[in-house]
Amino acid sequence: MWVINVPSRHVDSSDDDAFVPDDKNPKFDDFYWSVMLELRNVKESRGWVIRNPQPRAQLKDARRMINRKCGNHINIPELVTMGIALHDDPEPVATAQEMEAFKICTAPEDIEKYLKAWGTILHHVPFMPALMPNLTISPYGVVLLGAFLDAHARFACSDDLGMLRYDAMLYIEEVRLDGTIIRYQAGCNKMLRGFKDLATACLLTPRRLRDDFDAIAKLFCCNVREGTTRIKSRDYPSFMYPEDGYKKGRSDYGLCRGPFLVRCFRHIFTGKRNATVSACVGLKGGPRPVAELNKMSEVTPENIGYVAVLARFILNDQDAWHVDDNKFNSADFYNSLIHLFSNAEWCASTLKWWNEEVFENNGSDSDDEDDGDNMYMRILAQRATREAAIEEHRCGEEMAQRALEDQIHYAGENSDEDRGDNGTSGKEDAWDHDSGAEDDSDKDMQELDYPEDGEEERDELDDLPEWF
DNA sequence: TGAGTTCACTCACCCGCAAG
DNA sequence: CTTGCGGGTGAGTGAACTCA
Repeated sequence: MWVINVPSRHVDSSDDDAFVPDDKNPKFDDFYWSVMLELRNVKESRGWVIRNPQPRAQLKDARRMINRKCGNHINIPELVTMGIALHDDPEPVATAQEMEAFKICTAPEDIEKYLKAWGTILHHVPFMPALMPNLTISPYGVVLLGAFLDAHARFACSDDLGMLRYDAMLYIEEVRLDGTIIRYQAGCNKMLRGFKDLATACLLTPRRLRDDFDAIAKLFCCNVREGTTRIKSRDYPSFMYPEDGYKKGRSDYGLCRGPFLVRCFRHIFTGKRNATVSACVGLKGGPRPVAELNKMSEVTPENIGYVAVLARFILNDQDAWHVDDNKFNSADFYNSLIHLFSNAEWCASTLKWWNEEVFENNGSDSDDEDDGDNMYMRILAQRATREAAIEEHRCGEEMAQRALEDQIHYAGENSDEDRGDNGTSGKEDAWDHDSGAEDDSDKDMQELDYPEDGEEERDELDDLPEWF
C-alpha cells in the first residue's frame, strides 16, 4: 500500500517564484497545486530552473497535442506510468514486456506507440527529465500527473470535435449521380447524418463499394442501416479518397488524399479560415493556429490518422463518441491506417503531397533546397527501401498469422464481398502489398505508381541488383 | 507621412450544464 | 461519472483610424 504524503500548500512568500492561486481554474485547483508543488519540490531539491511558460501551461499544451500527434486512443495515466517507468531504459520495449504492470500492452508496436507519445510530452515539457528522480519514487506524483493530464484530454477532444461538428459539413462537396445532385441536407442534427443522409453516406461508403452506392444510393443506405451491408473498421471510406482518384487494383492509390479529409485537417491545424484556401492567404488577425503554435512544419501519419478518425465520427450519426460501437472500431481504423504508412515509398509520396497541400512545403522555393535528385538522397532512399522490405518480410509471417485470426473472427460475417475487391479493408492487403505477395492484384499494384511522384522510385527499384 | 491607438476578427482554452 | 454542447474569456493579429 502506498503512503500518500500530500505536501503542504504553504509557500514562502519571500520566494521569487511563489505560486499564485488560479482563480479562473477552480475545478483543477487540487491538481494544479499538487502538480506545482511536485515541480517545486524537484526544483528546490535539485536547483532546476523552470522557464516560462509556466509548468502548468506546458503540461496542458503537451496533453492537448498528444491526441493530435499520437492519435486519440492513448490511455494517459497508463502512458505516464509507462513513460516514467521506462525513462532512460536502454531497452524499453523488452523491459515493458517483462513488467507485470503493462500486461495489457505487450505488443511491441503498442509499447512503441506509447513511448512515442511520451516523447511528445518530453518535447513539450522540457523540465520533465528533472522530475524523473522524484516521480520514480513517488507513486502519488505519478497518479497526480496522469490525472492532471488526463483531465485535459476531455477539453482537447471536445474542442476539436466541437470545431468540426458543424463547420465540417460546409466542406462536403456536391456529388452528381446520373443527373441527380447529392447535397448535404441533415443540417445541424447529427442524428440525421451517417447513412440517413445521402451526402454523408456517400462520404462514409467504403470506397470499394462506391459502385454499389452510386447505382442505387437509397437502397445502399437502407441495406447499411438494416445491417444487410456491413461496413468494417478497415474499409476506408470514400472521404479518404479524391472523388476521381481511386484505382480498383491499387487501393492505396489516392488513399488519404480526399478533399474533405484535407479540409478537416486544415481546420484543426491551420485554422478554420484556411480550411478551404491555402494557408497565409487572406490572413486577418487572430492568434496563431495549432500548427504554428506547436511549430509544426510537416504532416505526420499520426496527424492524418487523428483527423481521419474525427472526420469519420463527424460524418456518422453516432450521438456520442465511442472507441468501439460494435459496428466500427475507431482504434482499429486508426491503427490499420498508420500501419499502411510503414511502406516507405507510399508514405513518402503521401506525406509529400500533404506537406504541399497544408504547408506548401514542397522544397522548391529556394535554389539551395535539395530536390532529392542526388546520389546521397538516392542511397538513403534505397537503404530505406531495403530495410523496409526486410522488416516487412520479417513481419510477414506474424501478420499472416494475425490475418488468419481475423479471418476466423470475421468468419461469420465476412461474405463473398471480401473475396473480391477488398483492397482497402483488411490488413492482409496492406501487408501483402508490402511483402510482395504473389497474387494478381499485387502485381498490378507494383506496376502502377503513386500519384505524382512515384515514377523515379519505381525505376530505381527495377534497377536493384539481384541480391536485393 | 508616420507613429500610436482603436477596432474587428479569429482562435485556443476553459467551464457549466444537461443527458445518458 | 463521462461526454457533448454552447457560451464565455483572454489574447494575438492586421486593418482602419486619428493626430501631431
